[in-house]
Amino acid sequence: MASCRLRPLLYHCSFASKVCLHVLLSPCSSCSCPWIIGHFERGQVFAYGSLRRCLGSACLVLHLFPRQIRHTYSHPRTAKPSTVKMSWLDKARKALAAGHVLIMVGLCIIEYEGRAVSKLGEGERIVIIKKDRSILVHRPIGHEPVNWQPHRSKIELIEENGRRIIKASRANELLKIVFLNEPETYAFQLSDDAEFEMYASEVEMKEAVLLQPDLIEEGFTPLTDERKVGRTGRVDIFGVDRNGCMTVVELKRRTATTNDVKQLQQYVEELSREFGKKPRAILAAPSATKSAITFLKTAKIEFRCLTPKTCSKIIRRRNGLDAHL
Amino acid sequence: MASCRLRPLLYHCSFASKVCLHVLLSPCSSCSCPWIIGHFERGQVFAYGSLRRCLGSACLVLHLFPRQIRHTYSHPRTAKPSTVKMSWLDKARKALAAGHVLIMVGLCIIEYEGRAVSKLGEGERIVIIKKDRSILVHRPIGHEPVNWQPHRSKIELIEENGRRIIKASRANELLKIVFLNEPETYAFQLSDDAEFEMYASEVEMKEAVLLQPDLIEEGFTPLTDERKVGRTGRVDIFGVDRNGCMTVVELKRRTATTNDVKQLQQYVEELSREFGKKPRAILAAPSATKSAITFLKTAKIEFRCLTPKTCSKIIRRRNGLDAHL
DNA sequence: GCCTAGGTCCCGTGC
DNA sequence: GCACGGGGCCTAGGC
Repeated sequence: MASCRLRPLLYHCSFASKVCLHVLLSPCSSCSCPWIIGHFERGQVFAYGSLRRCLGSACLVLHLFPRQIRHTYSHPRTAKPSTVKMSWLDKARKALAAGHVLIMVGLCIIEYEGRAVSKLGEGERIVIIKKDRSILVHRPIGHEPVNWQPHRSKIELIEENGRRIIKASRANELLKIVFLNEPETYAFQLSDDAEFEMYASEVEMKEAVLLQPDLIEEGFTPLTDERKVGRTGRVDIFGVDRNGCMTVVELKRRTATTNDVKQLQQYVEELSREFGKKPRAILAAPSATKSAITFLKTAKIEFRCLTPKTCSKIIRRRNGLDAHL
Repeated sequence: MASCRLRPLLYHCSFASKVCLHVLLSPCSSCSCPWIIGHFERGQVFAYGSLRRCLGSACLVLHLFPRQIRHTYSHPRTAKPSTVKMSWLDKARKALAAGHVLIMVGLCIIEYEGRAVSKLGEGERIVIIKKDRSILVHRPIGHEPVNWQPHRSKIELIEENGRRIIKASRANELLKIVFLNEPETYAFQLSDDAEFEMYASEVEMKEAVLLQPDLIEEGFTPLTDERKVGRTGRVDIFGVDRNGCMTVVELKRRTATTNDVKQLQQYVEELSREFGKKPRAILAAPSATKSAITFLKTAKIEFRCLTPKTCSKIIRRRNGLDAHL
């Protein structure tokens, strides 16, 4: 029952060519793989996509541009594609079941009830339902989605009194989107296996300090990272300075705040209780707010300017050296 | 120079009708309003949209479904629309300039450099550019955008060696998206003026306690909200108990953590210094983690179970009563 | 502009 | 499963 992987698009509208192609997803009659038929401008019907599992063909059309069609196939199908009429509901459900990403744009009202409650009256929004059944509602402005549901939510598509409704639910959380008209609906089979690489994070700062401890201070020797302090806290780096004095380092990738200083101060107090001796405490961050600096002084916590980018460079330089050895 | 408002769609692909319409936005020659031409399946050219400012017509086609077209208009235009060839670049730029929301779907690589640095290799993603020039890049899975730029970023659309590139920049932040093919591109003129109403927030909890202080304790009298503590902190509610004893209340809409307790403890210490007398401290939240409860005991901070929904109901009941008075 | 605190935060990690 | 802390957090509100 494994399905053929067809990528990337099912409902297709070419922006560049001024020719539109509306492509339907239909189940293949020979196996359970989805296949694609396309209505082209002159009424001709083409089938695109991988039919590997049906026919042993290895052809895969990635992007359907009318003038760049390289592989076409007339699928042996009894039902005439042009007579197939699928409702919004059927298409959207099939697309979801096939693991496509759905984008819907239309006039809707939205209700949410869960950890909080929200209501949003009529307006035109973009709704995205992803492969992992996360759902996002975006208004025409603003970085953040106005409503959402994280992955693994239960997605229900409903038609009720002619209205298209999406219900996305998780434990004690319900999101309901009611479209007042049929939304513009697009489905995409998207393939994205690339690894997201992130540099200059707090983790890299720690790695850099462990590799090159004099970033903190000459003679500093890290002993452990992430040492537990008290019942729940933990310091980023625990070590000794050149005089063998216990030293804790807290790293921040962004401007340090009073809260950061207070937290470190707490750790100092708890470590003092644990060891009967006050440790040195160093806050390493690219900068600190004014009030944080004041607090640093009163709490006798030292500050070391350290930017995540510097640390990232050190890591990469070291990795480069390692590669040459 | 005011432009006609055309809503909601410019590049349109009907999902329901199995017929696609590729619609171009072009400037009107008589005035500065944008107008729309559509290429229909039989090669006929229609113009849709409000031409109010040109002709005094009040017609506005909101949704272009081929079988539901109610208003068509042959625009008196010398250049033949079918000969107008606009590149992806021109169309996307025009759409942005016109305040439309752009959605692009395609194979791309992404680089970010700013507060951190990130790289993402080839993969198919959804890019949304909103009216406020915020930009989001969504992978096929995951609630959160993999890359983004918040509102008011500078958006540049570029074609270089046949590749479509988006650069979104803010102070010291650059996001670069390179499409390896022409992305599927859709533009929508979205209208969304609805007010987002949120209930059961921490703000509502505070309002409820101010309205009905015995939610905290019988005899509790709030004096001020958001009182400053020390140099930087502030407590949610500052008041006195039935015995006139200074009492501070910290509200949390979610399970209280050790951090929340520690923060409140800090406030208690600072208020003790300020007044020479230790205040009572009450943490009001729907629940608390185990270790938070332990900390509450050692810090002699009291706990009051209070859920945001209860508070929200109280507010609404009160508002209902107010309406009847 | 800086800074603080909230968020339906989400998400990873460690226990 | 709970709990804790990071995040390019974003965003709103105060000063």
